[in-house]
Formats: sequence, structure tokens, C-alpha cells
Amino acid sequence: MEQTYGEVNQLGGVFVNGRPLPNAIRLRIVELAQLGIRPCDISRQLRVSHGCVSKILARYNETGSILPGAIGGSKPRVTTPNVVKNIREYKQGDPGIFAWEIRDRLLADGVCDKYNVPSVSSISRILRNKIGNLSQPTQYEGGKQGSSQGGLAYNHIYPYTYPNTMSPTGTKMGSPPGLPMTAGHVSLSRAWPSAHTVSNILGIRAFMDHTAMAGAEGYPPKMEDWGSVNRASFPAAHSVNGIDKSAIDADIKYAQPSSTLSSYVPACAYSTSNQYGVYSPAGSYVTPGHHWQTQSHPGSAMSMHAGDIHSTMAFKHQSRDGDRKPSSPISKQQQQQQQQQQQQQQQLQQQQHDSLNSVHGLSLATSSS
DNA sequence: TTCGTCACGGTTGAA
DNA sequence: CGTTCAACCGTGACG
Repeated sequence: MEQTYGEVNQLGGVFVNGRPLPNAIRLRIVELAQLGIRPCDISRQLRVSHGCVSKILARYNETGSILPGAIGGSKPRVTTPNVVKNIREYKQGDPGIFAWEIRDRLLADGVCDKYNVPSVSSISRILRNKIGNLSQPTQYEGGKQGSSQGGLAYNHIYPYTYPNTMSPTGTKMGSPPGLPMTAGHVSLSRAWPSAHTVSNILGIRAFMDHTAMAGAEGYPPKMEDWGSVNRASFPAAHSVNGIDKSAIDADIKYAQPSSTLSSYVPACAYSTSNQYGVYSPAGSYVTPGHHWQTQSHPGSAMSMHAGDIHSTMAFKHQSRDGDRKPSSPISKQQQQQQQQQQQQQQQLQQQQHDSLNSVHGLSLATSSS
């Protein structure tokens, strides 16, 4: 696992197979596209396969989000706490009820619609695993007299608050409620094209900048890291409504951690994710310190962009330096070492930040103003 | 030459 | 706790 850092694609770019590109890169793809640069050029500039550029841009056009979808796991599609609760109630009310009857009742009562109603087997599983011996299982559901309880615990630990408005009608546009956005980070809004994405963007943008910040430091921390931050600090209180597919995922999986991360993790806390040495497509052409310079101005999303753009521009000037790719996998020890070095780096990076700011030529980067 | 699409090998995380 | 499985990833190739 630790060995998965960095492969080199045909264009000389570094990527990690199976993992998303850093948000900084994703962001840059969109930015460049919006500057009128053709996808093929973006592909070459950023050394990202054109298929990937195409995909990211397509996704952006569709969802307004640059963020990757949620990787891994199973979507808690149907067995929401609400559904479980209702099933439990049905079962309590009629211990002999059949799973298919429960299913029908879920539909009839509007708890679910035809799109998200659990299958009979799912209901059976719920009865078995989450409701357990609340009641005597019928002979047909006999095998399911699972070992009790779990229902409550399930509710408690349920990571999502899925409203039962999971219906497809729901709200492609439904703004993600309750996202603790750091308001005011609208740095990119002007560059963002479609107003229809506003809710997404306002939601995503705000953290996206931060996300990109994280990404700008090289490859973002492994999802586990984000996840831990996320779950540890993020209340599962914001419903996710039925926002369009990846938007949801993005919000859930990425928005939270990133926003949380950025909001309460000081720059130095990024040190472990300061992985330009680990894997950094950006890092491959970004001088160390870019990562940090962005954090020198945590309040300014612009500054982050500046950093990103710097990266791009720097890359363009430096043409080939594949030899500088962070081929060496970073170990945790190394990360710790980096942590130790961070203070020094910060100083250095501050300096570099200043100098780099004077270098970047792209208009979007207006940070240092 | 550009770009959309898809198979592929990979990672991830809930169940 | 280990496994399964379905989600996602980016690359590379094809048309």
C-alpha cells in the first residue's frame, strides 16, 4: 500500500493508480478550461490523460463539482434509519408480517418510493440484523431471528442523515443544508460559469478551495486520514438530500473533511499531508513550499489559487523535470520528519511564497493583493 | 489532431 | 477481524 505512490503516465505526469487526482489539479483543469484552453492542451500542460481531463470537465459541467466521487463503501441507499425505524414499527405492530408486506407498507406509507424501497431480501436482512428478535420471526422469515438489537446503535452510528426525501424528485439543486461552509470564500465564483450550480458551488466552492489547498500540498492525505478527521469532527447532522449523484458524494466524502480540515487544522497540521514528497503531480513541478505558501493565508482562497496557478505556470516554464518526480514513497517516519521540519519549511515557504507570487502570471491568482 | 468512450487494473470502505 | 462487493479512480487505446 505504501508503495502505491506515483506512477508516471505517458505524458510524464505522476498519478496514483486507483486514486483521484489531487484537487489542485482537478481545479486547475477546470480553471484552464474556463480560460478557454482546450482540453487537449490542458492534458498536455498538466500531464493528465485527456480521458481524465474529459471526464473531469464533463463531470464539472454536469454537477458543478470538480471533486471526485465517493470511493469505496456501500451507499446506504435504502436502509436508512427512518426505514429501519418504520420496519421496526411494522414488525412490532404485526410480528407476523412478511417482508414483502413491509415493503408494500413502506411504499404505501410514503416512507420509501419505488426507487429506494428496500428489496424483500434487504428487509429480511434488516429484520434479522437490525431489529433482531424484536418479535418472533415467522416461519418463513425464520432464519432471520438474528441476535437482537443493533437498531439503536445503528441509528447512532449511522453516518448519514438520510432524509426520506431521497426521492429522485429531490433536489438536484437542493443546497446542501447545514454544511458548515466558511462563508466568504467565493474567490472563484466569478470564474464559475453556470449559476445553476450555485448551490453546489457555494457549497463546494467554499471548501473546495480548501480542498484544493490540501491538494496543493501534493497528494491529499489518504482518504482514511480525511475520513478520520471528518468523522471525528463532523456531526452527521447535515442531511444530504437527493442531490445529484457525485455531488452528494462529493459533499459527503470530500466537503466535510476538507472544510473541517481547513477550518480547524492549522497549516502546520497539514504537515503529514505535506506530501509533495509522496505523490504530487503538482509537486512534481512545484517547488516545495508551494504547499505551505497557500496556508500562509488561510483566509484567502485566492492565495490558494495563486499557489495552484503558480504550480501550473511553474510547470510550464520548467518543462520537463520528470526526474524530480517524487518517486520515493514516503513513510510515516518521513512524514514525521517532515513535521519536524515544518517550522523551517514554513519560514522558507513564506519566502518562496513571496517570490513565487511575483512570478505567477495568471490573472486568477490575485492573492497577494 | 481532438475528443468521447470504455476496458482495465487499481483503491476504498460499508456491509 | 477478514472478506466481499460495488462504488470510484486515471490511464491508455480505440474510433
